[in-house]
Amino acid sequence: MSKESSSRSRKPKRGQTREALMEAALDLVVKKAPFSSLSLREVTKRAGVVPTAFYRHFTDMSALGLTLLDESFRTLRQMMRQVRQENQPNENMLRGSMETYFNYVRENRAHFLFVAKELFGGTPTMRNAIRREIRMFTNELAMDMARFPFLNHLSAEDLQMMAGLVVNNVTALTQEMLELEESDTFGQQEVLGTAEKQLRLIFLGVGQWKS
Amino acid sequence: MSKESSSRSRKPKRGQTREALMEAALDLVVKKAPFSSLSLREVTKRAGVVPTAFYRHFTDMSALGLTLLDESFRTLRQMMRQVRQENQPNENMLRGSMETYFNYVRENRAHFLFVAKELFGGTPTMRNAIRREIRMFTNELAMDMARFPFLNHLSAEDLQMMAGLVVNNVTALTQEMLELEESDTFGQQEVLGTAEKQLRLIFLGVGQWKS
DNA sequence: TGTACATCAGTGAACGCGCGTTCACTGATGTAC
DNA sequence: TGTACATCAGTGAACGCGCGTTCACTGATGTAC
Repeated sequence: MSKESSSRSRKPKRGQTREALMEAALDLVVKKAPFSSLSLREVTKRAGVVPTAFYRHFTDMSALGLTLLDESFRTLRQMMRQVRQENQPNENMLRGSMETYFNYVRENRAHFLFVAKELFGGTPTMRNAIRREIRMFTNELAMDMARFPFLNHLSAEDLQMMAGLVVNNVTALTQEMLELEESDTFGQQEVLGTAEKQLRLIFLGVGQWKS
Repeated sequence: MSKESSSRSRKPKRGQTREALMEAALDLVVKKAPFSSLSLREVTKRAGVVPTAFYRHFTDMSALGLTLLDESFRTLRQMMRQVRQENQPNENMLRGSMETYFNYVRENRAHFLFVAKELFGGTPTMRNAIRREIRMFTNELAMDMARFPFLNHLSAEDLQMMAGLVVNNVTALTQEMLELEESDTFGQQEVLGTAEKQLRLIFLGVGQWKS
């Protein structure tokens, strides 16, 4: 048909390789091992470039890791903001929030797997970065709860404790979800159902607290 | 003083090396990296034997890992049984159980760190073994709860869900505890306090459930 | 109790392999005039 | 629009290193008589 234009053996395309490297790393995390055990050479091999090309984009593997972490949390924060806006405090709030959240987990499986595996297996830098983000979510949830009329008699400390309980539990359920096969929709529905019940139970307790 | 007896350059001592290898691996997990990233050679080096001596005791690193896992859970199960025997269902039960449990975590830091890091970073075999143990704890807790008079109107499914909530949360708090410095007794007390409050909150909810 | 021999646990040399990183290179793209 | 040149992104050879694993060995311990 048309001429070969310009793409032969060399294919620069400006920043395309950088994304290929990130995608390759995520791929390998999903189907193989924690990020910390990936080698620079296997990442470049999967990305289809020579090992030395790596250094044009990242100083070393841990720089790639921190970039992936950044990317993971940037979109997650967006989603959380959306969940909070869309869901007014009514009786369907819990169900709706959990559905949105777990859909997001399913659609971003690779990123969540990456984060889950680094939460314990990563370098101290990585672990601290992740824990900081989780603490941030907890704080925001505590602030949201403080705005509910029926909760504004609770101390800041108690709200923090309650938000922590919710976040701990959702984190654990997320990990459970990630262990399921992508095709196991039944299992996924079950986790979602459990999540909703557990949150309802927590808020039942919250309603009774200190009264 | 006495003669050199028999210990010179060779020091067999029957099964002593095996334990030295296990201890060396735990040591390295505590101060360095997840078990899955340890090399056979660094484990033997730390144990003070030549790399090939390893094969006299384990077929490969993953066999060592499974043995460590076994050891970790064997003592943990003992402790849990003890907690359940010692604590009659009264108002101090939660506090007492949590104190015993977290003391145990502190005294067996290396084993818990090992398990925590493998829960996500390990091989599928390892992860499944850990999840099976956790599920077992959840089942036992659900059975314990079923024996409480004020809870025996709840369905088995609901009890399971509630036990899951407790276990998820204690797991998360354990991981939080493990991130603290061993010397940070203030932080440890804080986690313990949070744990007690969160469990009280959960049981407040449980008391209200479905009534 | 003493001797002969089998078993067992640790040794040390050697292997091929994948690793991270260096270097000088090459060709495509972007920029100045 | 065309040419000259700088910059940039990917290449390929080479390095020294730690890895898992093999092998034949050696000396200590346990067992039979």
